[in-house]
Amino acid sequence: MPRKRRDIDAEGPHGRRRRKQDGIGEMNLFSDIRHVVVETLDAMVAEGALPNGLDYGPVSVEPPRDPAHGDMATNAAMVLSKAAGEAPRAIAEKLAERLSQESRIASTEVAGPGFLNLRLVPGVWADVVTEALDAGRSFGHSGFGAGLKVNVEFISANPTGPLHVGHVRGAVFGDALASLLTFSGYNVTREYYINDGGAQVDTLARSVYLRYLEAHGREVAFEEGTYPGNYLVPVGEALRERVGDRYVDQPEEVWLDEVRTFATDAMMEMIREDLSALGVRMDVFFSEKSLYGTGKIEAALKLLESRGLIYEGTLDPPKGKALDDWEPREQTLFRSTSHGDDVDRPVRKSDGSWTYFAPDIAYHHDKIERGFEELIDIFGADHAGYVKRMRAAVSALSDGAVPLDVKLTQLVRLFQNGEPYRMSKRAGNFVTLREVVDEVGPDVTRFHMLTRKNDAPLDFDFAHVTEQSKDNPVFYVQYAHARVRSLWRKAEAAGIMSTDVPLLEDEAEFAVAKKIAEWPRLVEIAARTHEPHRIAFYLYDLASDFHALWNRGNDRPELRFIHEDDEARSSGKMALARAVAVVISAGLDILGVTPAEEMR
RNA sequence: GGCCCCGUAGCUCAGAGGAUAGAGCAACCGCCUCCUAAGCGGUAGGUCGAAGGUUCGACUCCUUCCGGGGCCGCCA
Repeated sequence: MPRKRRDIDAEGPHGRRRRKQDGIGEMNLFSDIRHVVVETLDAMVAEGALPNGLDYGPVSVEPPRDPAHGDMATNAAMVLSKAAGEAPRAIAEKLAERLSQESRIASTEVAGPGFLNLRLVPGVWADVVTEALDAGRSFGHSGFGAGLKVNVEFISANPTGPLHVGHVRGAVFGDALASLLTFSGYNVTREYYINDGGAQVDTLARSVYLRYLEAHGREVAFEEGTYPGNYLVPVGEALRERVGDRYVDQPEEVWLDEVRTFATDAMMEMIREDLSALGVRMDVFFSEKSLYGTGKIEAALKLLESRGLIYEGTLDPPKGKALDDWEPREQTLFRSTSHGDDVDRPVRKSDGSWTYFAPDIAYHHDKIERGFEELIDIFGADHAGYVKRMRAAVSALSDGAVPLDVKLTQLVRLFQNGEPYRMSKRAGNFVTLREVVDEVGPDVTRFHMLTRKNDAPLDFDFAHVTEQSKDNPVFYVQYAHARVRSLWRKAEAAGIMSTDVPLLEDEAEFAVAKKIAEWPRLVEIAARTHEPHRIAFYLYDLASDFHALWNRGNDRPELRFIHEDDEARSSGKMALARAVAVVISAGLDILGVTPAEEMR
């Protein structure tokens, strides 16, 4: 039985994981200083300045909104005030006095309702830059995930045609989230669920059969309920090459099984290629069909039954929609309402066959059986209605031990220069993933898909996303990286040997170093909230700060990074620039975007 | 009817329960014949949809309502 996630959280922000990290060096300056604050609070308790049994969970150390307030602020005095039976500012004063003894803390200030603002000694920021350079792309990597086995299931499109633009967002989101979690110390499996067990793969088989007949020179008509897309033409031809005319003029029962398998394999091959073009690689493709005839569905339902959650019953007709053909029928139901769903859900139809939900339950049961301690499903927003029942199923199957987070990706609206993009007829009435990737490339596609939070709709303008101007965030971030690489090449050409000793001299430079210091914290927040878009937004901010630094050199050459007559100075400035590149590179790596060496 | 998502500057959107709510675009005002690069700098712009509630503290959490979108089935 997987250990309960709640036990971890009950200690406050990852108390157990915190301890695990002690002694291995903490790159996250904020959790580092928080640790100092907590230790100081402990010391105050030991001296009797604070009562025993305080809950440090809500104590935070974070960057203040206004830089004028200092480098970090803690709410410790405010959140402990009630339990300590003392005014927040009084606690803050006492805490401030002790904290100001810390070597890294330059000054403290009690402010507002009881904030304690901290200013760190300047050397801390240079150390951050050095750490980033030493750690390279692993800077910001953490033990936060504590090796937790997590399964990220995404895309899971029906194997009946090419992936379309709607899948792109889910694919990019899922892949980036998986990378983010890996980066944060989780043990991640990327998984694709192949819906190859339902009626739609029969439809696919029949459609391919029609293309097969066509390949034999027959005239065929694509009736309602078949897939007319041209992408099946080569599949029909390949089938002809494989079986010749053996299936021509044969009844369905002769060819259906083989054609279905053949067609599904061909579709999955195409889907893999599409994913590959986008830079997505799955660890596991899980076949729905593999659940049938193996007792897995029965076993999952039996488990639910043993918990009293399966019964025979009749549902009320769905409301708000006129259903002429509705008649109440008895069927086998899962009591999902006892795990947070709104109505109980059928798992077996009145004719005795499974509903689609039954294999979904078995599939998630299988994930739990494989030892995953945390599950993440990524659905398109049109599947929002299934969230509660899946959560109910996982909750019931794991007895509440395995959390399931379902992330929804909203629609993508395509434009060409501000005009709604015209659908291509080539592959049916939708724009394919391949068209998008072929048009703008995987890097641009991926980055842009993450410039919105997953549950906000996203506009994708083919003209705009490839535009090379500062209005385009993809370009803007790439450009910052390219500028550093350019500097680097120039420094090398000038014979300037890089050292890892940063030279920070003014506020703008410190600001960049401070932004770099936030990276590990940002990664942790993004990982915790399952929101990779935060990475993209952060990179944009960092790039912006860097560009500002660079631009100063236009009017004031003495502020440029490289001074050929002063190697030590150049090297010190380059350290900061290189650290920016390290973080951008690490961030883009998580997003699956290649950092540009130069802009062309 | 019910459920889910969304509602933040003119527009597109960020925003771990913290202080005076941010960015980009657009607008307005300057600067730029630089080669460090496909511009740079600045100003203005807000009752965070509304009303209650919880809290020392709410854009954030809860309830209700309004508005926009999506979904609902023995379909997949």
